[in-house]
Amino acid sequence: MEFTVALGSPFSLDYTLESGQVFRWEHRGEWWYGVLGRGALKVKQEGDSLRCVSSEDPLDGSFLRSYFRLDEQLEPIMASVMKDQTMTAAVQRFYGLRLLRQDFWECLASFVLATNANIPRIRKMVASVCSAYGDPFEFEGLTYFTFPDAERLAEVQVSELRASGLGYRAPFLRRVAESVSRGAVNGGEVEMMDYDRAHGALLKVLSGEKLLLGVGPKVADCVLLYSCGKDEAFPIDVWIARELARSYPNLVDPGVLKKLTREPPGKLTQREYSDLSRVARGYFGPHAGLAQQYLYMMGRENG
DNA sequence: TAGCAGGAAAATC
DNA sequence: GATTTTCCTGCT
Repeated sequence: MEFTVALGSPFSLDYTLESGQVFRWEHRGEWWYGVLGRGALKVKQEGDSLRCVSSEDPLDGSFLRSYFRLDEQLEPIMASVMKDQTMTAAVQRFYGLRLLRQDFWECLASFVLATNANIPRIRKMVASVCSAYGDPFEFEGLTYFTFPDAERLAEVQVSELRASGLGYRAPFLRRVAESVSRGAVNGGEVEMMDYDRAHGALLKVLSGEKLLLGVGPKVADCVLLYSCGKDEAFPIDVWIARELARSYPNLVDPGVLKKLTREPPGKLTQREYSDLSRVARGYFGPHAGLAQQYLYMMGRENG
């Protein structure tokens, strides 16, 4: 089915899909190809509208407006995080970059795989899991795979997952799948909580209950920001840590600053992470997560 | 709490 | 072709 989506507010499809928040979109020729739910679609930005072609499924304009959060006005949000020259420049450089509203389970599973890996690697692992355990379907003559649901992955042998290139992440992914399929973790419930409770609950449910799994504060923040509507969540990865140390030394505790700027850079303890993340939330405000996304892009571009 | 292993692939030299 | 780095977490 073909349709167009009008853009009433700034939006850059390229920046949004290249900003490391999602791992399944592919840029081929003029189009971006993606799998959402049980269908596939291709999207192309033409000025202030999106041209879309999707498989039959309920992949329509209303679905995409929700996924790309197009009903939210970006200007006032961008203005709210432009507290200084650095962020003003970043917002102007990557104008139109938006946060997505992703599926909770897919987002959680993807970021569990993201530890100690670069983006091409993460994309490869996610694609590998989908082709091994997702359901295949055709779109424009090519085969695509759905993201396998938690119930499916919960019954897979860890050794089998390991064999598909996940390495030490395999047992983590399986435990997360078990927790989600058993209902111990529920995206809808997490969404209802305020940020602090949601973050705590995610960490507690996922690690405290001996369910182990590779979900620490950083992965939890990614999931809250990208799939639970917690716009103040401020994930701090190595890039963000570097950018904070470089452009926002006054926000960073002197000891932590020293640790981040030495060679090789030290890693944040859990306490240092939560302190720094809280300071960043306080500084950038209720949309700190968007500021984080622009900072990330700046960091990647500056090398 | 500081240090380190973990698995494999991409970047870099 | 070898070495370092990689959107990190959990264990000691």
